Amino acid sequence: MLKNGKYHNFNIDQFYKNYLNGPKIFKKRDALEPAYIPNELPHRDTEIKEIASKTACALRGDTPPNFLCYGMTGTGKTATIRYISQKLAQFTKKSKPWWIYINCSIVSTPYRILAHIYNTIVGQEKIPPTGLPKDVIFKKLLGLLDHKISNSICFLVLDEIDLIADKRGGNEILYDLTRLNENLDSCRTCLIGISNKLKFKDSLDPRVISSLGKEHITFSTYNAKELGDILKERAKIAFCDDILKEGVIPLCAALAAKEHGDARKALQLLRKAGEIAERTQNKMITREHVNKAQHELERDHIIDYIKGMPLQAQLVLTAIYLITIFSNDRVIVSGDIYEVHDELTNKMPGVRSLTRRRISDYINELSLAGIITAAKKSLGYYGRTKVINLDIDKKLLEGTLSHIAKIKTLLNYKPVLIQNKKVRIKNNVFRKLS
DNA sequence: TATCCACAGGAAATCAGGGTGT
DNA sequence: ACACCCTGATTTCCTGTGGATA
Repeated sequence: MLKNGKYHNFNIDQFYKNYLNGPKIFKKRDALEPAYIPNELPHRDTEIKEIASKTACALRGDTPPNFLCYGMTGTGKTATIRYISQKLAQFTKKSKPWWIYINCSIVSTPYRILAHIYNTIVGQEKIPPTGLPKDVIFKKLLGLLDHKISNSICFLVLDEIDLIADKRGGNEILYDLTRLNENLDSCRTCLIGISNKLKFKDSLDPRVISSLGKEHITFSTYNAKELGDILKERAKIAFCDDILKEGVIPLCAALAAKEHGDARKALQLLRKAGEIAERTQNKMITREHVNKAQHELERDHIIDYIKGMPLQAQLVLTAIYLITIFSNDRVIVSGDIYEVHDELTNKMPGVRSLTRRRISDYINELSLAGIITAAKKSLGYYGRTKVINLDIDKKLLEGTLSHIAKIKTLLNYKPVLIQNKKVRIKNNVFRKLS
């Protein structure tokens, strides 16, 4: 920007100076991150005890049973397992057990799970991300386990295990993993599955259930008081002294308790509130900051989600957006979305149009993400469809979409579907619906 | 009351892209 | 170059269905 004949850039020196001289909020910000493992896990005693008793035999060189951990998000499943693994290592005299964590939302296919385990043990990317037959890798893995982890135990922790269970070949890989020990000589393995869906067992092969699902631990949700205790502990580590105003922690706890007692959410709120206070140069964190944090977290989550969607999904959402703004709140049905999406793809070289079936899946995904609501509705003689409503702020959506280069140019496009004044059969239906 | 619309949504097949070892 | 591997996205094929209409 040009001002008084001079360029005025952002003054980074001044900014850093102000930051350093400003009030200090955080002592150790990491303590509020999900990855942080505290020395104590408040209110997880029963769960810790159960897992400890299942895994204790590893100290004597025996093989612990495979088991599952259930519980909503933010109930401390992963943290507890990591906590146990640390404690177990402390008490192991000789060869310490191996712990291999696999997050199935990232390592999401059978092949990659095997490759991930192998690569983690050797400590380098020996197995390429694709290309080899699975059984070849399986044999290599068996050899490696016996060779490298002889006379010790390898815990395989499958986080979000439900995500692979219903995939192609998902049950096979789980079955193979549960029976690793039968093919090993000197190494022992123990499989631990973590899931936040209780009914995920339904999609498991009975053979897998018999060896993995017989034993399970259910993590109860935290209530507001328990969340408060967790937050207090972490706040002591994370923040400087006396910067929390009265009522900040109870508010965070109460807000998170509403969301099925999600501790992760509670910690996020507290961290974000701290960041807002810091950003606005406040000396203390107030309840006001927490409320703002709540708002910002929601926004951030939606924005990130939309930006992270595949282009086709973004186009489906754009179609919904365009119909919404150009049509005076006309009822939106799935057929419309399909047609407008088709129009949009025709305007974009290199992007193919999709079938109704595929669009239907995208609509479901958007609905699941809470961006739209989709209600099944029968129109009698005029068929059955889904009535779709945008569930987030139009301005927010517009802002987010306009940051996506390929979509930006489409935001002023008025769909033919709407321009078309021709009376279609559907128009009767719309009268009926509205 | 049988019909028929406009889809829903499951299962399996297909395609393209990024790989492998020989 | 060739045959074959794994994956994710999508298509193809399909059966199912609530309720206004004829």
